[in-house]
Amino acid sequence: MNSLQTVEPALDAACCAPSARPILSAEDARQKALVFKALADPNRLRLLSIVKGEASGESCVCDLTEPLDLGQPTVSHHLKILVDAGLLHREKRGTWAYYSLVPGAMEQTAGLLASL
Amino acid sequence: MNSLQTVEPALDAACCAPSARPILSAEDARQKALVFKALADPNRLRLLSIVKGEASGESCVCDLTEPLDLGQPTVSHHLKILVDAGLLHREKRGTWAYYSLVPGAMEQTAGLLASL
DNA sequence: CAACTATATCGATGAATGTCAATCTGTGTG
DNA sequence: CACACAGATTGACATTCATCGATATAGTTG
Repeated sequence: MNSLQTVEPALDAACCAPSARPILSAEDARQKALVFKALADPNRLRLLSIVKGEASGESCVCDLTEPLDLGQPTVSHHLKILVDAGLLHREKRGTWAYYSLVPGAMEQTAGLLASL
Repeated sequence: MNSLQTVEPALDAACCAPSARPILSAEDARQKALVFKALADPNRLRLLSIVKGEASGESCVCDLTEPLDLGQPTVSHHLKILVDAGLLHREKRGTWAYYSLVPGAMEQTAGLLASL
């Protein structure tokens, strides 16, 4: 479920006024909205902040549960959404799961705004 | 309700691991999430796309209702959310309301991602 | 293998959200 | 002033979502 892949353009009709340029297709809009949906929650933004601020570049779930004051299942749920959106990478080593930023993902997301 | 103003940092506790750097405060996270919430809907992304693509730099509601295949109240509702998020500017001239991108708002939003 | 621990998944629940139909407000026009 | 029109607001409804408790899964250790 890689939401950050590049989506190719498509066409759409224009309206009454003299404007008649191709706008964001419904499908492209849906794809891009998925990434912003993942960012549209305060606790997920804080998760990204913690992972980003980690010197080692990665955090295990045990490090993420306490500072957010959320239950472990809830944190796990948020992490899954961030992974599905292509923003975080998950690597399991032994009993622990380590999360790290996907390189370039934030920059690519910022680029989505410019390409609207 | 200006969600794109600069929010000043705040502190928060650390967890068990050696990491102990200040992370995004709950309040800052809430503020920033508001902007991404506004972007987290396909139809709102398309609205931004249309306004951005307009040669005149602005669009009236009548130009926005048809291409989205949504009712007029729904479009009005989405536009209000974008205005409240600080992304769109609304100007009423006569019977019509014209919407335009707030200069620099998209760039500032992109900057939010870098400053997590 | 049994006990323990870290994490993920499931099911339920209350809150937030997108949409529409109906209505209200304000502006221009006969 | 009466009517028409653009747009906003309201209320209702269905859907999505964030959260939690309970449970399942998988790796570790005795």
